[in-house]
Amino acid sequence: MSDSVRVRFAPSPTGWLHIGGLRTALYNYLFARQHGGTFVLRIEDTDQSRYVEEAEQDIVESMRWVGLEVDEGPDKGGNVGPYRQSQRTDLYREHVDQLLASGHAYVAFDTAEEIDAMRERLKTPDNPSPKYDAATRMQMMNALTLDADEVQRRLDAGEEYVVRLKVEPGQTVRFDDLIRGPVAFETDTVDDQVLLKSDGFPTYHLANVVDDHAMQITHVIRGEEWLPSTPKHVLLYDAFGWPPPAFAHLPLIMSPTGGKLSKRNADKMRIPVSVKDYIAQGYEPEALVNFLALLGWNPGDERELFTLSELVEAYSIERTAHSGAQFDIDKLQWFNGQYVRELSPTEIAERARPGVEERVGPVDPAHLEAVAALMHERLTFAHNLADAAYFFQDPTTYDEQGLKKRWKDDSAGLMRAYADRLEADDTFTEESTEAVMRQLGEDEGAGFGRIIHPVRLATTGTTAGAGMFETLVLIGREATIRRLRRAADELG
RNA sequence: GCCGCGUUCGUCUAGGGGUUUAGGACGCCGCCCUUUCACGGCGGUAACACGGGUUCAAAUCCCGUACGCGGUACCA
Repeated sequence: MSDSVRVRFAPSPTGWLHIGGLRTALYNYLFARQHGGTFVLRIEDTDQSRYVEEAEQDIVESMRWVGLEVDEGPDKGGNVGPYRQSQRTDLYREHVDQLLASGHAYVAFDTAEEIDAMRERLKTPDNPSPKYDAATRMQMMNALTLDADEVQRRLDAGEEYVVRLKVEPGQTVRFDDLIRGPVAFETDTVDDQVLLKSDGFPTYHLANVVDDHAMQITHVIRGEEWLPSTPKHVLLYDAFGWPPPAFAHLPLIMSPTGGKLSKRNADKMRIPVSVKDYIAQGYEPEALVNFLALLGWNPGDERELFTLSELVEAYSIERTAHSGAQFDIDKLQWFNGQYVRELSPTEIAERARPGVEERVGPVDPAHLEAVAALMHERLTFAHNLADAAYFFQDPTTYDEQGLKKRWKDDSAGLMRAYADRLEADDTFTEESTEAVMRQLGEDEGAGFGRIIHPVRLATTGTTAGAGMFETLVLIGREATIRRLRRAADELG
């Protein structure tokens, strides 16, 4: 039991859950589920200055929206809680003391300004950002340079301090990344990372390691931006005498132009970055999950439509890509269309109603459903139904290109004639409306296209849409006749 | 600068020594279906970063270069 898989998604509540964060959560979830393991949510709220009140709830809601069910977490409980780091500060303090006692860490009194000054002073073209490390720490104010009495005196006086990891130079830290294979770092390139900040809160590195151990996490699956920090974490596990978990570093999601998918450049390309924006824009959660899963992973065969449970089945962390993937909104929308097509008319109507009613006022549910059924195949988003407002109200404008191409000198006359004949058609079915139109064409010696295209323009204002006669039936006899005559009058 | 990780069609990717005229998907283009537009079907366009090496044989292995990304905080 103790060796069963446990993974965690550990976001920082600093804003709306990012699309990249959701993908990290997804991969963790898939890994947990396919190993019959446990998926933990842990809130890493150790940065007081960046804390955003609503963020945690947004994380929970976003994950719920796509169906990533958490086994343990702040709103779920579990027996290794609490699941918010701000509620675990005593634990970190204890562990810091342990490291201090064992000589793996030391107290430092330097202020931010003093550290900046040191970096400024030691800066050379070859070394533009000197580290606080074995090479420089002996020039600073810390327990390694001050004598014990002085350190105690400062502590007693309540002077601010941080606790730093004492990184021994000249060593090589190695670990096997599940995705990338063996990775090695020289400790000479690792600085004496701050573990405990002067406000008493731990840094990410300390809290993360302590919690992953305390929560018995077996696999750390996270974004590639953490790869350079991993040697610090491995060093910490060593210092505590704990076996490190397995690590897997996921490739990053990048902007379509390369580079980071930041809020700013994503907005410019109309790519939502927050999960809440995907919800607001009417994306189907299944489509987002499917798209995200395939952005950096593939099953090895040519399938590409996967439900969440199919992904659990098919996923394998070894098949995860090694390089960053550019976000392709077109492909996401293609997925969305795929899933919208699987929706029932009732479901489409449900999703589209708010947008439709905002545009045309209250609509009859049965009518809306009939429209949904008819337009089904043509939708990328369920709410695209609102674009076909002509099912609910007379068109107010006519497509200009369409008029130019299809509206001829005889159109008005034909529209009036068709309207007149429809008056006499009591059944008004797909069959009858078509038969009437064909008869009209024969009698007037006009080609079918000469009539049907202007009719579409007159009744819908557009040149595109579902079958003409199905559309007419849904629009209704009275409205059809009214629209035909009005168009004839207005367009001449 | 330094450290790390990468590099196959425009994009997501398959392929990991001979099975490859390098496969699929999105996008784009064309045709079919349809007197509309989609959907669907069929077809087309388009890629192994570069240079060395290893080998009978390299997109595949090794080295270097270039380029990209990440990191280089008392942020995560």
